[in-house]
Amino acid sequence: MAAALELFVERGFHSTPTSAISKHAGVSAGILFHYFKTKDDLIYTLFLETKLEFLQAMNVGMEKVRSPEGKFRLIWSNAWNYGVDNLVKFKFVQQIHHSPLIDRIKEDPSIAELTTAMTTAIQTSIEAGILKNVPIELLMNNFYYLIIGLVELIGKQPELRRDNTFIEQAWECFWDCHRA
Amino acid sequence: MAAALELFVERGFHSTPTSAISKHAGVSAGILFHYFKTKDDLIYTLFLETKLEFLQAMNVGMEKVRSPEGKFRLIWSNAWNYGVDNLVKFKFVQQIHHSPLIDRIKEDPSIAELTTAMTTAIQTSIEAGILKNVPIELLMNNFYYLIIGLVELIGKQPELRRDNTFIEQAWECFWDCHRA
DNA sequence: TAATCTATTGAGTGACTACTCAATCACAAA
DNA sequence: TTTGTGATTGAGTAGTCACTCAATAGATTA
Repeated sequence: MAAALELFVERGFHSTPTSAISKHAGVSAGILFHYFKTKDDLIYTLFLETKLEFLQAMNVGMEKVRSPEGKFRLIWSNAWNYGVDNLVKFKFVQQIHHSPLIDRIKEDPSIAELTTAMTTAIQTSIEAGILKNVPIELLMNNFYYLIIGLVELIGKQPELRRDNTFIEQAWECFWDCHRA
Repeated sequence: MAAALELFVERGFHSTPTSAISKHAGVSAGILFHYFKTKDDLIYTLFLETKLEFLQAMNVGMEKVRSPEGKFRLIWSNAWNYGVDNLVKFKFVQQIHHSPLIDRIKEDPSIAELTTAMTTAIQTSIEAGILKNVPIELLMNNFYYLIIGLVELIGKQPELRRDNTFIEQAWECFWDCHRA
């Protein structure tokens, strides 16, 4: 799966033959179909696993933070840090996400569980007057896309990561977009 | 090219055989290669054309607006309106954008010309104290990704488009993210 | 040891695909 | 009418790919 991930990001999953995957992994061509019914099945599994890992990473350390703004900031930094640390996985998820494959993936229960947890957290922050009182889909959307954008920007210019003023400015933009 | 666009968005460009394109366009299989050297060439041309159209659409009516906030709001609404009106084209650009094909496309001169025009416009707004004094890449990035996100949200829930309060709220988030 | 199961191999196959090319067609200039 | 030029056709080709399967290796249990 690690071999597949690398090749998918480098060449795209449609231009990556299963033969290339097995060769890159140092195994035979046939064994791939012992573990995955089809190539699509491999892609699907890889996507789900990666996306779950990503969503879980966003919640690390949440119990240590009290203030809503603090929680919000932690999710924000967890998210982009994980993305930057795992650029290959991140790019893979994005690639799948913008391909016509996803439709059937969206409703997966394990994904749904994690996203609804976040939805309710945001909902309560709105009601507490901490976040803008706007439709939750809008807030979640801004939330999501600003982080995606930040990861892609830092991915292209890695030196920004060590630039504390830059990070603070990015946070300020993000927070201003959401706060009440 | 219209036929190709539709199929690419529906099935992805790697899963769309050239034979399907010509059939859908009601022409023979061979003629496609009379106008385009390869299938990649067709994709590339389609992408460039669409992206240029998109960038141009963002600047429509700019001469009629005076205030910087007004200009900003116009670009914003031009952008998402064009995206929503041309969802197929928009999805296609996004699909290409997140595939490993783009690298060679980025530096195309006609694209570069339009983006630098926008970069300087934003730069002057920063210096005039209208926009946040943060690195321009960050501002442009937020700009770009918030619009992408809005188009995808309205694309999924078209009824939002007629919802004036929703549009105002979206603008408020967008503006708060950028304003000084 | 024998028997049973799973893991692994890699040559082989049928289906599909990007692209070619010789032939025809449409049309306009001489 | 003749000649020339580009548009169009579609059957054909060489190559690629996902997937199969019979055979082997290895591990586990009785």
